[in-house]
Amino acid sequence: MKIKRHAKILEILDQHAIETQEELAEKLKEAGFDITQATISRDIKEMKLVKMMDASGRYRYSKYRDEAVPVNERMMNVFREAVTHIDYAGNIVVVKTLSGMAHAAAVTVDLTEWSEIVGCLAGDDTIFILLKTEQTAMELVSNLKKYIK
Amino acid sequence: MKIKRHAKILEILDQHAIETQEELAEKLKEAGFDITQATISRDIKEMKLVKMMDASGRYRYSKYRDEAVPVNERMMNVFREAVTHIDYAGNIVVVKTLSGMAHAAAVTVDLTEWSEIVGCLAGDDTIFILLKTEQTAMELVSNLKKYIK
DNA sequence: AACAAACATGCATAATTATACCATAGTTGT
DNA sequence: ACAACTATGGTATAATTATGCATGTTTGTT
Repeated sequence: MKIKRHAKILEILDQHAIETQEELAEKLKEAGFDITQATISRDIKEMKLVKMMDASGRYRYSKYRDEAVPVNERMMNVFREAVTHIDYAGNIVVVKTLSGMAHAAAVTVDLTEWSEIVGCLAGDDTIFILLKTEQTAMELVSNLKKYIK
Repeated sequence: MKIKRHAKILEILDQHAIETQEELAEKLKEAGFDITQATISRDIKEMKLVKMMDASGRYRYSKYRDEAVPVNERMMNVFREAVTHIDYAGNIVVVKTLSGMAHAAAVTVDLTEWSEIVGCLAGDDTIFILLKTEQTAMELVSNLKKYIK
């Protein structure tokens, strides 16, 4: 049910200016989902939705507009095969790979054209990716994690 | 002081994982800005900052990554000269211009390459811009308002 | 099927955030 | 200089959101 509810939430946010979680709960109830504000709070966290001021000066929940890292088929394959762990510290993202695979994985990272990536260095089983800010490092981790395991 | 504080806030958000407004208030105090959580709340609204789950599963304040509408010199000029009012209803943005100027302004909108813009129709002093969703209509209004008056 | 483990969600409430109201300081026009 | 605005921001508190705990539900395993 959670999946369907999440889909419905996106639909509702696109169609109505939702200012509070209670309001969203209302709409969901109208749509036949019987849930409480607590669940909405968890959904919002999980779905990475955000509350921000809109053009009319009021608050509004909306999708976070994610600047996705452009990935290609090769990168997806290499990551699925070779990457074991991804994390970051400050503005550096650290990618751990199976032994000897770091170089191959790093090449695919180099090939992306994400302007926030300053540079990328591979050892035997570790890659350091230098980003412009911690904020973007966090986003890169979030993006890359989709492709591992 | 507000301007400087806002700049400092952006700097802090890039350097630290800030989970609450109180935490941000702390950092600002360390930096010599003597303010309270209430002010932060107002700043966050005004600056359109958002709280969302980060890669580690915790909350974090960050900039909203805005997909800016690509504007050119001509558009900025036309808007400054001719556009009097911008608003939206549902997924349609309505731009009011001085009499007879709508066409000129609409042409510059047509020339932007924002994929969310479905189409654009001009009368004598009014333009209708059709967007894909209300959400993007809201964002377009927010973006265009920077260029009028 | 029986059970364990993982997941989902309500309830109550703690934690956090937004804002009404007020005071003060800065600006503007006369 | 002075009144009238406007902008800023604190205080107190209302409003909203997050979450610990308990319970029910689903999933996977033997």
